[in-house]
Amino acid sequence: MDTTARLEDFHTFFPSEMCVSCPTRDIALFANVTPEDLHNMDAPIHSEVIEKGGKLYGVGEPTEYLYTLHDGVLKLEQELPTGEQRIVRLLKRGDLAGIEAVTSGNTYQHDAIAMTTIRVCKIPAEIVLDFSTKSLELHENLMKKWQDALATSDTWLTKLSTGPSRYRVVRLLIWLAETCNEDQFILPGRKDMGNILSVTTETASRLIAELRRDGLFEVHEHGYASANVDALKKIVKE
Amino acid sequence: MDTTARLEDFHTFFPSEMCVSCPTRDIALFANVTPEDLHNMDAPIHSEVIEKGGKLYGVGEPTEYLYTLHDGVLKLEQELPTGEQRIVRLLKRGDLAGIEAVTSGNTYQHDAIAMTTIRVCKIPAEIVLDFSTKSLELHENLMKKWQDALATSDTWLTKLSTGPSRYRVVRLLIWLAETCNEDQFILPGRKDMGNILSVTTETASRLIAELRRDGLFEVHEHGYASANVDALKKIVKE
DNA sequence: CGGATAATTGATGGCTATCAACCGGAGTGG
DNA sequence: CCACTCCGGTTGATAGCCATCAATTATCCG
Repeated sequence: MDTTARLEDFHTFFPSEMCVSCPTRDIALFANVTPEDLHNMDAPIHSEVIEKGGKLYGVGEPTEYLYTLHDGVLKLEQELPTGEQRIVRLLKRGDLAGIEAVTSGNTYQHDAIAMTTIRVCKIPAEIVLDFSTKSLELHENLMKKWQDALATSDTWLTKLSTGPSRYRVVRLLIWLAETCNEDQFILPGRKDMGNILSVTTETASRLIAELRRDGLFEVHEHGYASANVDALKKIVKE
Repeated sequence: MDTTARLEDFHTFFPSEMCVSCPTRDIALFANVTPEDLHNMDAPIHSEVIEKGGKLYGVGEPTEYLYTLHDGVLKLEQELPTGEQRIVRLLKRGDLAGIEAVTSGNTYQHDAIAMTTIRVCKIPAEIVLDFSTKSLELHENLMKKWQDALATSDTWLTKLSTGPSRYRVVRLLIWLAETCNEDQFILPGRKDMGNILSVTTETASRLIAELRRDGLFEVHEHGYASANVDALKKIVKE
């Protein structure tokens, strides 16, 4: 597969046209923003599709856009000087990628890479900068997005980076199942799991295989899986 | 020592009176906020001192206040169902504690405990909520504080929770030295180090002792230490 | 000085990284 | 169509790191 970003223009529009009927809007950045305010945001917004493995943006690039994720899973990762990769967040429908673009004069802090085919809205940072003081709703939504991101980071520090690897894998499965809002969720590859949990791919593989043998979760086609969350919670005493 | 919070009222004032001459203002939440805007915030602000070991706020309490840290070190920690404690952030002069108070209807996500005697300004959340849309400067500062917190979380995930414990300890020392802006920094106790790095107190102690024997850093009185940052960076290849 | 708490050090076992081999599916080219 | 390669997942063997348990020393404070 072509590993460079394959950006495919999907549609270009103005907020007043499409955002009002966007199926993701109720959970996304422009939730509750009044049609009048949307109408006043007269900058073009692109909807884009990126194939699995493609890069949305990279560390150090200037932050010109925010991205609302409509579909798929996006990973944010950083590389250490020692060469290891670490995934610091997984974004799903409604989440905001590149939120650091709303503070002036910045660069992206992560490599944003599609773990599945994703669909995003590419929002010029200046729109959000301008209107976050003009639209009370946008301002509140932005705060919520910051808080969500931070709360998730805290969860990752406490639940996914602490304790024996068995617990970490179990907690990851619980987290994936619960943040997905459906009975099936996307199961990351073993390498990605390792980079989320700070364990090796072999360890992740062994533990996943073991949990599967114990009937605590199932793997389906196309990378989907479903878990017995209650049983998993007993393991980690939640 | 009394482990419950020892809150000692220091001074009560209104933003217009004291904030303009606050020595922490240039790096704190009200940096660049115009005197007029400060004047309009007519809610009382308390300055408080909390002794080492005291609690500023706890998990689950309603978020009525934000705190600007003027002096000392404050840890934010969370407890796992398994009983382990995890420190998810260390706050120093200019940092904002309880930032989650700016989104409505919330509770604190951490226990905030003083690692040294600290001095804070207790700011009613409603002031910030009101004025974050009215004062452009406050709005920008708030975004910056969110971003700082998130960037720190990312650093902790990548540098302090990944790799062998020796690297983690070294990276923690580098981080402490570099975020302190002075030649000496507060060295956390071994137990706290363990809860930052997800290692045991014994492991933290062994590695610290070893680095000290190797002359890579020195411990002074009152919990201060200084490090040979360049030498430490070579160890972790930075 | 005595008591409590923190730091240090030692001995040991278990967990997990590492190295290695093997399997299976997807894609490719003969 | 089949052989081949590549890549991700799985499994095994081993070594080494680190948690655990335990004991000793240091430090702080009344």
